[in-house]
Amino acid sequence: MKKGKKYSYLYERPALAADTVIFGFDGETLKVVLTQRKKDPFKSRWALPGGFVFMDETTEQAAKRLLLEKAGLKNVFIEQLYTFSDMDRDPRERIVSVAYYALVNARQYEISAGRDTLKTEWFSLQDMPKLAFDHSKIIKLAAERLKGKVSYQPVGFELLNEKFTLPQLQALYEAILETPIDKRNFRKKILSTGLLLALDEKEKNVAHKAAQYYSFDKKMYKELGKKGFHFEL
Amino acid sequence: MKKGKKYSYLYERPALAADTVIFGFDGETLKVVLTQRKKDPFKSRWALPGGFVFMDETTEQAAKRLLLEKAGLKNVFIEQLYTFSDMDRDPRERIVSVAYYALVNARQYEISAGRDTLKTEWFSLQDMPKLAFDHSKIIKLAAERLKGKVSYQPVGFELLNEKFTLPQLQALYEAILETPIDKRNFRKKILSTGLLLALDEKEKNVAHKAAQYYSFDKKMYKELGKKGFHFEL
DNA sequence: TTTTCTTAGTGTAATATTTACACTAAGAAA
DNA sequence: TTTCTTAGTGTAAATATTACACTAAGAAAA
Repeated sequence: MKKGKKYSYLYERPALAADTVIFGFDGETLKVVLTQRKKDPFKSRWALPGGFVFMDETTEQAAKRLLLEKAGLKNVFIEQLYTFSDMDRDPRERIVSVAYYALVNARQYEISAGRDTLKTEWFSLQDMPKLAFDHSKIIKLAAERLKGKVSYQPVGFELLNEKFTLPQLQALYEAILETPIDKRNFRKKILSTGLLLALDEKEKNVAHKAAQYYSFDKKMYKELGKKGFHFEL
Repeated sequence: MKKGKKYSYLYERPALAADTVIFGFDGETLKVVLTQRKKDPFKSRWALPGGFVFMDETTEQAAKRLLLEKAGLKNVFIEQLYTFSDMDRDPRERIVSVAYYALVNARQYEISAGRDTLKTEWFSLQDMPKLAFDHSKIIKLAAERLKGKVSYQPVGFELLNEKFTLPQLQALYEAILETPIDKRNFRKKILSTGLLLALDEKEKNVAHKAAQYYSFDKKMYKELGKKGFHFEL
C-alpha cells in the first residue's frame, strides 16, 4: 500500500470519470469542443473535456461542473450518452467514463481554455484531429445519437439563437442529418408541427432578400419533446 | 484505515455495479425477472438481478455474467440502458450502477434462482411488487426505451420463438406499446417491410383456425436494425 | 354429424402525407 | 439600373394511413 493513499476498499475499484461532447452550430456545420491536453498520457493531443466524478456529485452534476471548468459553459442542455468501460481505455489505470453530450449556441458562448488544458477550440465534425483515449468513438456515438434525436424530438432551441430564420433551422437539420433537404418540403413540415412562432421581424444587412425570424413556441417544444413526434424528410 | 482493506486510492471512489432488466414475453404481457433479496439492505424485497463489476470485465461483460449467475441466462441480447449515480441510491455506500436491458424468450428459458437470492421469478410489468433501491425507476426507463426501440427497429427475434404467428407478433407489439393495434393494418405494414418469411407450416391443436407460422428474414432484420425504419400504427 | 365457439385471414374506399419540382420577390452591391 | 444571391411560395402525382366487417378453419360440444 503506497503512502498517502487514504481511501481503502476490500475490492479493487475503477476510477469514475465524466466526458462531455459539446455540440455547437455555427450556421454551416456541426462543431464539437476539444481541449488540448497539457500532460501525459496523450500530451498535446486533443481530447473531450472531462474529468473525475467527485463523491458528492452525480455523474450529471460532474459533467455540468466540467462543462463550466473546462469550457466556461453554464446552464446548458445535457443528456447522458453512454458509459464506456473498456479496461484499457486509459493507459494509466482503469477509468470508467460516463459520457454526456451538450447542445449549445456556438455563437453565443465564447469557449475558454481550462486550467489543465493548453487550448480549447471548436472543431468541425468532418474535420477532427487525432484524439486521445477512445474519444473518437465517443464523438461518433454522440453524432449518431443526435441524428436519432432529431427524428423524434424537436432540436434547435439549444443550438440556435432565440430568433432564427427557417433557412438557419434547415441548415442545422441538414448538418445533423448529413443530408440535403428540400426547402419547400422542410418548411411545410416544420411549420405544420406548430413548433414555430413567426416573428414580426426580418434579417437585416444581408445582400439578398431578408429572411423572416421565427422563435420556438416553448410550450409546444416541451410537449413534443416529451411525447415525441416523427420528423423525417 | 480498516484492517483487511487491500485496495487504496488517493481519492475516494464509488463502487461500480451493473443491474439488468430482463424482458420476456409470455404471449400476453411483457414480463421482467426479479429476484428476492436474501440480505439487508432491503432483505426479502424484490430487486433487479445485479452485482458488482469486476476489474477484468467491462460493464457489459459484468451484466452478461450476472444474467447467467442470477438467472441462468446465456447468449441473450443486451443493450446498455443508463447509468444511475445518485449518491444515496444504496443506503450502505455510494454505488454507481450501469443498467442494461435484455430481451429473452420467456418460454424457452427456465429462470433459476441464484446464489444469494431467495427466489427468482417473472413479474408482469403491470403488476410489480415494491422494489429495492431505485429499481422501479430503472424498469420504468427500460420500458420506455423498449417502446422507443420498437418504433425504429425490428423487435421480436429475441423475444419470440424462431417460428411465430402474426397474431403472436402483434400481441408482442401491443404489449410493448401498451396500445391495441388494428389487425389488418398491422399485417399489411409488417409484411410490407420484408422482415418476415412465411413458413410452410401452421399451428396445431388449437380450437380454432390455425395460424400460419413465420420467421424473421435474418438479413433484413439485421439491415433494418442497423439503418432503422419507422414503425408506427 | 351438426352446431357452436373461437380466432385467422382478407380488401377497399376515403383521407392524409409525401414527394418532386421552378419561378418570383427582396435586398445589397456592382 | 443591372446583377447577384438567397427567401419564399404551390401543386399534382404517388404513396401511405386509416377505419372498418365478413368468411374460413379447426376443435369441442351437443
